[in-house]
Amino acid sequence: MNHPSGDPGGAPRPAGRGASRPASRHGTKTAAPAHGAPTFAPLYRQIQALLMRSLQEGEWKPGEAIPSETELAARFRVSQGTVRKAIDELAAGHMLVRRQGRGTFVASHHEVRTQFRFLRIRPDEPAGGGAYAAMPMTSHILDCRRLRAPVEIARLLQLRTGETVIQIRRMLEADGRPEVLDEIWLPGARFRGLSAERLAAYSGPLYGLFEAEFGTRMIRATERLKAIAADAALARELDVAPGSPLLLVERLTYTYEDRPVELRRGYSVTTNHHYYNELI
Amino acid sequence: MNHPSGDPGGAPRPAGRGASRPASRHGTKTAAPAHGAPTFAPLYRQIQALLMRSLQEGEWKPGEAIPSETELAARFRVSQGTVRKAIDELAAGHMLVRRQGRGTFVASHHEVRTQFRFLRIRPDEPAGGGAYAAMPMTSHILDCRRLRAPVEIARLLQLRTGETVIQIRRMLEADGRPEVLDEIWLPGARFRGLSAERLAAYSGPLYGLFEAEFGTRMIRATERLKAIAADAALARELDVAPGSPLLLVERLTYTYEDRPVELRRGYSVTTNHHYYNELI
DNA sequence: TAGTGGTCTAGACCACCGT
DNA sequence: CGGTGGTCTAGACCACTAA
Repeated sequence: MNHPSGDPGGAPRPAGRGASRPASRHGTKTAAPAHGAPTFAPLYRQIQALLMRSLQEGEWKPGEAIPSETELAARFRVSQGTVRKAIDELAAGHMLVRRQGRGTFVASHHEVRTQFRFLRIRPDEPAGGGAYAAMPMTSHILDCRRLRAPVEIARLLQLRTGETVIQIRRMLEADGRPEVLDEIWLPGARFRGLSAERLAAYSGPLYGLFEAEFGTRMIRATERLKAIAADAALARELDVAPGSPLLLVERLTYTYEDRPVELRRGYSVTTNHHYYNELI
Repeated sequence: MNHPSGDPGGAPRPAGRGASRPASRHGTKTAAPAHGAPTFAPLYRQIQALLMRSLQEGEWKPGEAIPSETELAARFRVSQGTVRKAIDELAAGHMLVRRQGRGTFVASHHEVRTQFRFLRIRPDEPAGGGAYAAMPMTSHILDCRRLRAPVEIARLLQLRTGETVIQIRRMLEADGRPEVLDEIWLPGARFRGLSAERLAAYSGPLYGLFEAEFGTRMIRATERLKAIAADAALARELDVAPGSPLLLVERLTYTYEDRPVELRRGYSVTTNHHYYNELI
């Protein structure tokens, strides 16, 4: 079937005109996969995939506006409602940001609204009796080294053992007290040229730097939390007694295509702050 | 304005007929609140609110089907698309569950799909090399007492100090090893008749019991995590050395109307498991 | 086969934003 | 004021489920 069923006796749409056009109306039956039932791919998901591809390829950069819904509808030769549904889901996944009256924009880690999307550490009592919010902390880079990936790191980042990785260590402080020791691992190839100087020169969220300077946008992350005892080194750096309980937050961060591109281990003294989570 | 703008010269809809009918088409300007800009309440949100009220009042019980979209559209005198959008958001918030070809159902903590919605504890390695999943643990009730609410408990549950609360303590074990000690606080008035015997007799998720026997459905929860050192009592019960690091998960669970109705403190030995979270 | 949710379209109007 | 996203409608057809 090649035309919309609801199409009121209209003239057939001209084909081609250089616009990429999804396979058919009303979705497409993809070939039945080896396991499981055949899947149905609705039109709006195909549009979604096309938009995702444009985002990945950098057709629109973080912070920029994408074309209006009307324009996109014309480009893909679908109704505005279909484009709308595609954008809706991308906006729900924080890939895009809608702003009424202005347009739809590529999400960016520079913007305040999404700045601390991945930060779950909160002070136990909100400062100044105000609303609970992300904790204001200052960051100090301890070191930034290039080395061969240990087995465990390579496995998690889906690299070959021995490939070069970058290790960053930094301390997050609040009120001059050390709160979190972060140990960050990055694939060397993707972050060529990253150095301690460059990190020190940059103020703002790390993910903003990655996005602006290395074209790598962090999309989602998974975290595993454990309580551990501080060993001698950690105890010294965090200024606690050896054996003190620490909250270990291990985060794997993913870019497009579900590629893991950052491993982060945060060691946290949770006497004055906590990890906050909402279950919905 | 009283009629849909797109209404093609149609006859005016009969008014009344016993159906509750939202204020107007195309949303309603609510009176400007004291602080902030005037709010706009679209029709579908009004429908949403009406559906929520029916859920709260128990017009449809957990597990039951609600009327079809067509029926609801007729009842509220709006288009199916508007009902659809209302349901969409409720389904996203796990209030309802859509099942294609069957209908839309009131979510229940008895169903497998939502059974472990609030359980974030996972084994470090999935059992049998399978996919990662919630950890299978067996529960033992240690005690269930009725007492006057301590200040802190009362504050969190929004009760008056000294009001009667129920305290449940239970141990979760995996492979016969103690893993999590749970201390659960409930408002006595809402859970009248809850006893250790009744808890022991019931197998299945606690929230299923609360929903079926006390008409209290848990909707959402917030959690605060800290790493703490095991005191003598905890160490004994969890079979670890005093001072061992434990993961403390403090959960506040809410029913309808954003009323907190459960406080839960879980003390966890995270040597073989962890707390899992997805950041999106 | 009937009924339910899911997709798609076309068109109108509204709220919001910048100029 | 024009343009953008946001809401609402009406109607057609598709996919899925159960009888």
